[in-house]
Amino acid sequence: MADFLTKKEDNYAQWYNDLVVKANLAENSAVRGCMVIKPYGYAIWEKMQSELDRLFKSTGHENAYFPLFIPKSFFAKEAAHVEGFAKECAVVTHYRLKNSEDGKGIEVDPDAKLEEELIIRPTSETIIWNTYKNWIQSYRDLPLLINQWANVVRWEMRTRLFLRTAEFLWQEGHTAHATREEALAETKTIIDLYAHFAEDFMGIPVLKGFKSESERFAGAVETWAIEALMQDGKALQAGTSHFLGQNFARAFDVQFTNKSGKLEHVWSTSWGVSTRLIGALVMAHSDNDGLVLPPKLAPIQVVIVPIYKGDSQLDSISETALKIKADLEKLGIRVKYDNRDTHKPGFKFAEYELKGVPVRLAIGPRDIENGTVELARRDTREKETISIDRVTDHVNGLMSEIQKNIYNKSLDYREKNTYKVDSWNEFTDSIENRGGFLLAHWDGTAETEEKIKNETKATIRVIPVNNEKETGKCVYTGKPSKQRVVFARAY
RNA sequence: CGGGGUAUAGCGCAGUCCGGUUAGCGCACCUGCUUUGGGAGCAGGGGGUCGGAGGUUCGAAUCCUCCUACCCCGACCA
Repeated sequence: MADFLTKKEDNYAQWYNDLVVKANLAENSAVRGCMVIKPYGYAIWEKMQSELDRLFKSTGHENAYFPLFIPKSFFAKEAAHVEGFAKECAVVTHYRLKNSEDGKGIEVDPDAKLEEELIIRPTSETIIWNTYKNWIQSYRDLPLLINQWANVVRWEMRTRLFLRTAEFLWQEGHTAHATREEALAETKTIIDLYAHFAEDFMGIPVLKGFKSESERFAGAVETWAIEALMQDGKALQAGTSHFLGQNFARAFDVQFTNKSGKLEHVWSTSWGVSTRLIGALVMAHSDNDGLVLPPKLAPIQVVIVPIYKGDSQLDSISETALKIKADLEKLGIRVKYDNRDTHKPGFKFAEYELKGVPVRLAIGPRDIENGTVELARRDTREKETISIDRVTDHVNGLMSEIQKNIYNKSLDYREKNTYKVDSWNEFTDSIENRGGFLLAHWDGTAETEEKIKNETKATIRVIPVNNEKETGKCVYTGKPSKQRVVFARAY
């Protein structure tokens, strides 16, 4: 496990400075709680985006884009929704600046006050449902399956790089359906899609289940979530899919004529994942030498580093390296040949390890002579020398092997850090001393959940579905319980 | 918004208590030579309105007042 995640003195800022800056991931801007995502970090996000986008499209969704600004009045229409977001909204009140009277600097022009304030979207349900009202008339217009890639702003009291920034990038899906069943099925389709993405692309095993009422999305009837366990024993909500019932349809009066000619409110869902996933990727797999990226999301999957003295050596090494690069690229593998003469090989080795590049090939005069290359894996830190004619096949096989190994390592960690606890002593001891997921019985009441949260900072991450039903006694109150739920401290 | 802390070069810091030459150090950066199979060595060099605004003083990074930003702990949260 990476020291930077656990050492007290190595707080998040330290982690950010030592790893993220060097790894070229991000840099804080002066804007409160916002982040600049540097090119390498953004390249990881772009890989996530393109894979998710492909998955959305394969399940019948289309992309669209809605405005950043939401009139304040839209917000007031759904009571639970405004309750959930009112405290964290950025509000636009004016549209113009002017030079100050005293000639020093610039000020907001009081004459340019907006009649109605605009809210910078913290999520787009309201403006989208206001738009859907005009798009949906008949059952023939349904289902409406739309996704948007956008930025949103939530004025959080406390921010944390990648995991909770004031502005973040995400995708938000908003769908409309003719029936309750269809909307429920959509919610499930998406949470399954997210779980598949987390596990098969990010290499992070996730628990899938419902949120308890108090953890539910503002305005949702039911919230599905996937929860991942980070290397420091804390849980991270990695994605959510909400069944909204007819709440937004009623609030925005979105009705359609069904086959028998009757007016009905539509059923809806919304779902999203954000740049938080970059944080999840970093915190789930990194070690003391930096990032460890799963091949499927690594912007660079293979880096080739030449080791040489003088131009003539470089020329012959380059010839071999470029041949290998071309062969690998034919297989769809993303390869970088780093022939910069401004840095020494050792420097490059360390740099690409920090960046989490899954496979490194080093080629020197010795290799040219022997017809070999040195191959190093980022995930296991193993090095081996193999003959040049085997490189393409071997590396190709390694892509899936490393992908699998990273997932297995993560899964193994989660299993070792998931505990069944049956007494309050065990519960508090476990949460205090080792973290992880706690499977415990709960009496199903919000009061108990609240008390447990206040005493231990642990919350119910998910109420698992389709798991073995086992009756028992609430770990806190001793009242009867139908099944275990998952508790953890969370980010 | 409450409690605690910090602000000095791109990054990390010393100097502040006890005011006094030209504000230092490490990394990074630039130049030259030697190097190149695990973050190179030596020599030389550049870079600072000491977070901002007032004040005290012959003199302020240092003392006083106000402001701002950031970090940590809480409440909030993808």
